[in-house]
Amino acid sequence: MKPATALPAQKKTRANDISDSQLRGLFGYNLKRSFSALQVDLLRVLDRFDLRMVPFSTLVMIVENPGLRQSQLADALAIERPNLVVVLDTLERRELITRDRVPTDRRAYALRATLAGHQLCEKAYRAVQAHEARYLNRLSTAEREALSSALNKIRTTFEEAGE
Amino acid sequence: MKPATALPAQKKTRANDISDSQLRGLFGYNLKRSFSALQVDLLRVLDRFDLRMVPFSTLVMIVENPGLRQSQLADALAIERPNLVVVLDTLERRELITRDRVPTDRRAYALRATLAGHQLCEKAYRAVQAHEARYLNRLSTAEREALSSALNKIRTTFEEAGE
DNA sequence: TATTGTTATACTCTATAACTATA
DNA sequence: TATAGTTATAGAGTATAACAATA
Repeated sequence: MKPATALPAQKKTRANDISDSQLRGLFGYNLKRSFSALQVDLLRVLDRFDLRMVPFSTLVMIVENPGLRQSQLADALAIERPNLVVVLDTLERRELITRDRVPTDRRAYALRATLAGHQLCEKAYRAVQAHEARYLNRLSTAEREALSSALNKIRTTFEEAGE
Repeated sequence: MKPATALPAQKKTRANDISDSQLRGLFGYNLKRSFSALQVDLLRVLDRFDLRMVPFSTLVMIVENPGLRQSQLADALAIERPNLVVVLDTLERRELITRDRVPTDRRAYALRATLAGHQLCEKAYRAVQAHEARYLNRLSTAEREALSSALNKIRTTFEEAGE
């Protein structure tokens, strides 16, 4: 179909011809670079609400699961309990969540979002959806589904294999 | 319709019905979780060669681009120059690369891999490919292409937008 | 004056051991 | 003895300012 000799239309990416075809051949490398680039933008969006990725995820999970315990939350978010504590401390100090003792188990706390927490979560979530639309709009429906499916397969390949 | 007596319930890990459909609705969250899970396995693979992700990428790039300068390399890998210095220090101390003065510009160093560097790179790269095959085998050709295309679109959406 | 490589530093994210108070 | 939450800490990864040598 294409003549092999007649395509000088190389992407004039950077100054000297530095090739990274070896690294580009690794999906893991592309995944890292894509996520890093995405994260820069996402962090800027969340910064408007004084949130970072883990506090945002934490708030969303508490709103969706009122009464959740810290250990359940840490497990669901795949973060360590000690790291969650400081996140919850900050969210509680900002009066976005409450920690209530569980009557049936006085070791545990039931996590709930305050009214302010619900409102901030709603606004931040919509902003994140707008951020996502920036690149999702460039993907076809088939591509989105393939991406979603592929990400889930990658995740389960390694997560369920007993880390 | 099973008798409730026989089975001691499911695994304790999925104990109460905690939903994360809100977060799962965000591609960025799935991307992060997938990459994190993949990274755990990848780091274990690289650890056999006493390499981390950045040193591995660095070595691959130097092997593919002999004579590369540090600033070019940092740019290609999207890492900061100061952080690259310590990576190169370690690779040089292990005698995997050399730093030679550029005659035409005595400020710069030309980076080259030693024989040992080439050999380690070759072995590590093959091990990483085997790691990749673990999840790529579960993806159809269409899924791989969609994943690759989608990752590139995500990357260019944010990388070219002037970070 | 600008650029290359460098040093020092700081901030985020993540991981682990060990403690307390309950169960 | 085991579990929920906590404290303290250490290790990576990443980001910026400022410097010396060179262009």
